Amino acid sequence: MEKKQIQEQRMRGYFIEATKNILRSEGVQGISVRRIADEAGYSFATLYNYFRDVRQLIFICVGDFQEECRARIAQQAATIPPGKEHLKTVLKGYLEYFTEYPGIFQLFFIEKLTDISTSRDTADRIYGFLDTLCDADWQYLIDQGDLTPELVALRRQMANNLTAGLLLFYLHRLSPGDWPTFVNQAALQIDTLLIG
Amino acid sequence: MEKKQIQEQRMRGYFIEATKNILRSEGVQGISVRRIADEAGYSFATLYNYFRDVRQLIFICVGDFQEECRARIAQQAATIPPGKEHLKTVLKGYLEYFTEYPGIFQLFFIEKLTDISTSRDTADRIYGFLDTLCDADWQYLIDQGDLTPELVALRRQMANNLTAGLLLFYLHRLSPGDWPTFVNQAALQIDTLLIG
DNA sequence: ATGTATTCTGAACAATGTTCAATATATTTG
DNA sequence: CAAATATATTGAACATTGTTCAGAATACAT
Repeated sequence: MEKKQIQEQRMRGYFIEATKNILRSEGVQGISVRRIADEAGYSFATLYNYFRDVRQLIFICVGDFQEECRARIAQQAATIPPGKEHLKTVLKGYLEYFTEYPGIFQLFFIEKLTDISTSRDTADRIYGFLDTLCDADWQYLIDQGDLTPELVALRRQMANNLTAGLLLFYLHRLSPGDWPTFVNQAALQIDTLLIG
Repeated sequence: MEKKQIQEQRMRGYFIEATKNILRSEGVQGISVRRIADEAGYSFATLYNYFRDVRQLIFICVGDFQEECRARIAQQAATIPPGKEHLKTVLKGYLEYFTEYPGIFQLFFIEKLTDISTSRDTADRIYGFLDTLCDADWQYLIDQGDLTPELVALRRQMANNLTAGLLLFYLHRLSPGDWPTFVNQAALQIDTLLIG
């Protein structure tokens, strides 16, 4: 009976797509069960036949957005060999993605995680996401003998923290005030981290 | 008729104190108008005689917590002369304060700012807070000729971003998992930033 | 003490997420 | 093809949220 599975998956897809559209355009504050169902063309009660609750639905969107982000960055950095330049491209792509979709950044880092999932796994997956994107490059720097493992571990943490902070300040405080300045400052800070 | 003013201020104080207690112990998710009023010993409707809405109440708490944090750090760093060591103490005190009260960190950085205030001022005050605490030290480093103004501007931004990121990861992802490790890593990262 | 001003409060409203019994639709069976 | 059964969809209903407002309780003034 795989027909059932296909139909069910399609239904889930409608709700997921609706949710992602709202998140992309309006962020988390645009989300409500009735709104999602409206957008999907069903009653709000129908949603509960396909998802435990709205948190599960949002949780799925987090995964989808991560995949989207990962794919985009992979394409941007495809031609660059591993190492510092590749790493810079990844970080820049990461910053680009979330500044294009501030609502998704908010969903990832700002929203109370308990609203998405209480599991520790979820937090790890969200907060460890950037690190997984950079993993190969850091490893490469160790293998090349450019940097000691201890130094890489430190820089790695700093890169994660710095990036999160950059987005937090830019998207929430609008500091710096415009995109070119932001990119400029971000590049400077990342350079400082990688070279210094 | 200043008696009225005093009484009114006292009433406001009851609600503010109740709100602060909840924020300290349970964070933003513990907040509700009825809960605050209960804690203050009044009906929820009474709250609206003294505050425009709950956002104004929370906004006041933000200011109070900042003052509390500032005072504590000032005391910790009182005996240290301006410069890098003083700066480190301030940053450490800042990290300490928010790890002691994770709910306040959440209130400051995680909660949707629109839930507190829509004004740009508020965002500036929250996100610029750490920077004001460090202002004198950065200025000192320039005046001493230790670092160029441009270099200080860069490090300054990095310090803000790094600190926010550190707290974000520690409090949300529990990474690193324990307090001593966190302090250790934080110190290392700050040293790297200031020396390197 | 009586009348007026002020302060306090529960009822009520709209919006939220969620549940559930009933309705509508699909599927199977005779 | 019709009847019976299983499944899918739905709105009504509930609890909880922030907020408003008319009236009740209290304080103050005459």
